[in-house]
Amino acid sequence: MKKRKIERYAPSAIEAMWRDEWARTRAHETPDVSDKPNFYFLTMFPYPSGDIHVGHWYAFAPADCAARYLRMRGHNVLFPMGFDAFGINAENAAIDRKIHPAAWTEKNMAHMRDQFHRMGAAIDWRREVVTCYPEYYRWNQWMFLRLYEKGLAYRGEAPVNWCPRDETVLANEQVIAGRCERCDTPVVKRLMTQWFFKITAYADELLRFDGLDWPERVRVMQTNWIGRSEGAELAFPIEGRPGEEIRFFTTRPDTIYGATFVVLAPEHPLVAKITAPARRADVERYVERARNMTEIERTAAEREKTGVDTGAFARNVFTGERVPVWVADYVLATYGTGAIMAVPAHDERDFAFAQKYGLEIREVISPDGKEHAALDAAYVGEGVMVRSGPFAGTRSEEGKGAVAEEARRRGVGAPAVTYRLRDWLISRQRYWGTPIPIVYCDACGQVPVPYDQLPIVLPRDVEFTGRGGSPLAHVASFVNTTCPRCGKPAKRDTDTMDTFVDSSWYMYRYLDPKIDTAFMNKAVGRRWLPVAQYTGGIEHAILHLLYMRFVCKALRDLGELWFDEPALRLQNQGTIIFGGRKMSKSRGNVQTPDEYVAKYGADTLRLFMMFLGPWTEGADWDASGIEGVHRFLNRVWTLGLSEPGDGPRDRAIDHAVHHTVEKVTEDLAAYRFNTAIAAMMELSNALQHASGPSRREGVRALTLLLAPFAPYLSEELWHRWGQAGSIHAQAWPTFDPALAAPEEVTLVVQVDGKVRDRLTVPAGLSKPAASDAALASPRAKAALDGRDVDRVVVVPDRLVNIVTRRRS
RNA sequence: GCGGGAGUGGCGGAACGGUAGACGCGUAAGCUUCAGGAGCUUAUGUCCGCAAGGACGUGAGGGUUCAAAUCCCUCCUUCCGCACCA
Repeated sequence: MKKRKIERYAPSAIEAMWRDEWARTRAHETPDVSDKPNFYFLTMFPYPSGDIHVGHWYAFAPADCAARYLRMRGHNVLFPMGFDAFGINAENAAIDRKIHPAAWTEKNMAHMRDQFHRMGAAIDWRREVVTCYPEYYRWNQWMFLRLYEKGLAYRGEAPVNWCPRDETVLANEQVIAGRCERCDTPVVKRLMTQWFFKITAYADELLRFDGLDWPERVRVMQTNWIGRSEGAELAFPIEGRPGEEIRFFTTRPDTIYGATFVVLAPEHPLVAKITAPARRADVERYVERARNMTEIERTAAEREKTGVDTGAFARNVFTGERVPVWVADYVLATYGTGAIMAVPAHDERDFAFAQKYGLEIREVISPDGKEHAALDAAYVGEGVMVRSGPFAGTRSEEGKGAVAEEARRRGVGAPAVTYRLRDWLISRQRYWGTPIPIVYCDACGQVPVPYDQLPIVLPRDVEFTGRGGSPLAHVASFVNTTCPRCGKPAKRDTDTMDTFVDSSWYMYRYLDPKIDTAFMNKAVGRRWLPVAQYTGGIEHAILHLLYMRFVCKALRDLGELWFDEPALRLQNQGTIIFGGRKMSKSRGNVQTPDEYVAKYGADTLRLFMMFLGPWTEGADWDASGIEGVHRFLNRVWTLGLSEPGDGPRDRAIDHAVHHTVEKVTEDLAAYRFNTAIAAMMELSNALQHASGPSRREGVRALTLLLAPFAPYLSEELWHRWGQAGSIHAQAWPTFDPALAAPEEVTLVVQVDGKVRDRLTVPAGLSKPAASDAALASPRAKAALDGRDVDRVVVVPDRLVNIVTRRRS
């Protein structure tokens, strides 16, 4: 092969040049109508924290590669990007550094857009969505009002999660192990009046994932989060208080004859009403103490149970007995009705509580059908009902329904279903979010702001002190308004919406972010929706992905959408760990990609992010291997610019090329970027030792395969070869199955499962021929010495295993 | 505690029940270069052996099978989710 001085691979110059060229030719703009089928490829948009860090690259570079691949496969791919731009970090920056959240956010977005450009991401920026702009959040307000009209947005008092550090309430989903999702501060419960979205109305539908290609893991997590339980809701009357009753939910109505006491959560409204005067001081002290505990303290699993007797009694309507009513914080105010019937014989928690306080433990479910005097531990399994009046002798499985029906007949209960899922608390006592479009009027009460007065714009001049309450409450010009109904002075709601509201519908806004007559351009939406592929971090398995599904279904029922699920296919990438923790600005362990981009080029870093391992697994960040992929790109560069030389067609090389096309195609379709890159590396190694037409075609195919991974390098080579147009507009290479199959294979010869020889034989050798070849192997013969052949197992094109027995 | 992943060379990781360790990092030797860097070639699981070759080897132990990293059982470690949900 002729040696010729080849220009060095200089990524920075190449990448800058093509970046400009692609901008000039609007290469990344996607039309809504084309002769190709539309494909909406969505990836979760970032919070504008200031930098596209290595963790972001891990999410976006492979997603961009997948979107580019689908383009080459003949799809008209929409790959938009935007910013989830409201949120508490901007506000904290304002408090700490006296920068207005809007200015801080704008500065960060400008930098991050530039970083996206340098990455080479094929984003259609005409469609950018920024959630903190009034043009966007007015549609949050519109959606709120539509949900309000339907009864799906309501204001109510409930024990809510309060983060003392962020000084705001949090949704259940934002409390991780009793701590604030954002700042890790232990959360406390507070009774507050707040706005909720009625996600529980969709609990059953959210449990169905029909037609969705979503990871099992996410479906399981959402299913568990929703937590559907079947049982009965029953009520015991309160002694001496006609008309008052304690309602509770149970999954074990069959154990009702063992309900020897009742327990209320400390927050239960009946506690104050029914407590006997003599017990009042103790009960109040207990309730007060529970109120001041963090959720972590209250729910510590190993903690000894505590409680106090209210001195009041309820009547077990099945046994007819009076049973004491206790207050204990092991009963959760937020689940079921906030009260339980305690069946100590058949519930571990009730058992521990009854033992500690000397309450009666009465067996009513017997595993063997016999009555036992005392129990060492709660028996929670199924069995036969005993000491259960007319139900004695009934199997517990049947007893559940029978007792519930009997309760219905007597008017003291009914079969019921309860969910762990709570309604979505959307009020936040923060500034940097969407104002809630409600006005409070002394005369008219709670009044929705009319649609034609939207958006309610966030006032710019606000004092950021970081101290108590909603910042908007201190802005007189914002708070004071007139009632839309009666025109008298009134006050605005001063809370803002949870930012997960913003991200629950942004995929619709991308289609036409400028439209000002609707939240979405439906004509465009009909061409793209629902999303064909969604990618993003597994950390959003519950939060964002559940809200997004709920909002889709709610908008559907409002007549605004025509499909049941927002995204048909979901692919989660794993997490990039650095210093033992997820990489994020707020954790202060961010690694910047910029130095690697400067030193090796964006193509190298893109490839490296994808080469770290399986995308779904995440990785510990360690850049020490980046040289390897850089060397590979250097080799491709050299291959691309060197003369292939003369020579005959090389069947082995042709096979390698077609096999690699097949392998990379399969891997990309399944998001196996790491093995696709390994296959391309193998091909480049093989091509270096080839010449002639096989090499020429191989280099061309390799460069096309590489195009979605390394868009700059491949475009430059394409251009230098004098090819017309962009490589990214070319069709994905195809393979000939006949050539992709090998001509010769290595046949492993085993004797009793141990490898004794390797034979190179033509592919497709028949079983008898393979068997004969193996038996003729001198090494196999040597291993067979002194033994008889029992049988021969042949796996065509793979191996021959000669099974022996001792010569008799 | 419950549910779900995952344990493979010095490292990241490959392996339809059929050649364990592809590809890459690192390391070593050699070539090339004025030099720095880079590039190229070869070797590189462990042990025994001068070699040919052999034995062992996928967290531990058992099982199924002609054949197990892969399937089954028990256990250990680790990651993730849920965590007093009645």
